[in-house]
Amino acid sequence: MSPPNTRETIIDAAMAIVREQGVNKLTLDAAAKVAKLSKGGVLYHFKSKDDLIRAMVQRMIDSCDALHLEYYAQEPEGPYRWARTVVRTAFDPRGPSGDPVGGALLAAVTVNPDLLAPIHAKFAEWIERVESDSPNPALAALVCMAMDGYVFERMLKLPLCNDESCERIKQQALELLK
Amino acid sequence: MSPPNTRETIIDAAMAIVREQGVNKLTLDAAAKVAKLSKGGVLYHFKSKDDLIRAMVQRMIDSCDALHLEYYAQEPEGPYRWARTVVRTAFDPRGPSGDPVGGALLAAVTVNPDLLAPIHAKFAEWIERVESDSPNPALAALVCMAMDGYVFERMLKLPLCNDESCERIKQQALELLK
DNA sequence: TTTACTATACCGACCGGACGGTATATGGCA
DNA sequence: TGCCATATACCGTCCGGTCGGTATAGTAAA
Repeated sequence: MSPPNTRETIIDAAMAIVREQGVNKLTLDAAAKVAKLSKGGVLYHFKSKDDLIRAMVQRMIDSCDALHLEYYAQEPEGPYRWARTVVRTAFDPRGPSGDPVGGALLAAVTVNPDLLAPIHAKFAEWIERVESDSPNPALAALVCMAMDGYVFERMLKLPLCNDESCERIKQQALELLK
Repeated sequence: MSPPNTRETIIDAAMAIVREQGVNKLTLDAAAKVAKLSKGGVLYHFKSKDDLIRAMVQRMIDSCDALHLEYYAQEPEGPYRWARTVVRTAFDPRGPSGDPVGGALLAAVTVNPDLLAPIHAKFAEWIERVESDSPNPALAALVCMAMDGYVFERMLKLPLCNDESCERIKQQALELLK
């Protein structure tokens, strides 16, 4: 786990700050301190705060894409294969709801909504993909919407279900997609 | 629609700013300008920015509660009555996904996550209520989660379905709750 | 004259970003 | 091998602007 390049370390730090202290605590200084270097050092790797957040968003997208591929491969063929993949990705701790990622959305929307543009594009792509193999697109869309709700609730630390209850919801979602 | 008291006008202004310009543009000055008074005027009515956001959150809660009551009365008796109420509320333009409300969440979470406390409490209440009349709590929870996803996607201006597609999703949700 | 409300002026803190400088590593070249 | 040149990575400091909040003076109605 030795960080070969500092860039990733800084992104990690920024994510951690958003997650543990809230978006408003994400400053270049704070990120620098957590990543154990100076603000100047951070600005060497990212030419602006927007740039840093762009990188956070990109990492989130890449992470989701990777999980999608991984789960899609495991998922049996048939209708709703992509929708089921989305469900499994959403509940994966490495995914958008998990610790590492997730805060990127919050950071982007608060600092500069334009930074969401890559997400918008990806989202459209994912939606299209899900609908492409869903006999009932409305049902698939509803389930995917619920996955967004899950991410959302984690972001806001809303009192969502305990682990066991979440597992039941996940199973329920998969049940609907058979 | 004559504003009887200035407080409501200021809250309206704050909501509008979050919605139209983004959270980071919500400053006391900006809110004052939109509400057509001075910053001093705003601080007369709200002793701090946190106080203003608390009021925004409270309005959102009240609005949702009111809609819940309204739709619950209209909804036929039987299982999943509360879950169906949540669905109708979520899609109501006066509700959390609509123009007036919604941005309150964003404002709270970015400025000071503690301001979400009232939401947490309300949320727990709503969840409990939904589960109380749902034969399959996991299904009801899933659908409610999707409603949160809907709100979330609107907040982030994600490329969600067009009106007609959303209507189908709404009908799909109600279909599952029969 | 008190109350309710508004406007102006200002302070202090914070933050993003710019900049000059520094240490190390690498590489050509004589 | 010794010497200079350059690139990479990073530090510390400073500046300009913004924003929340305070203090205070003013005004209009009751």
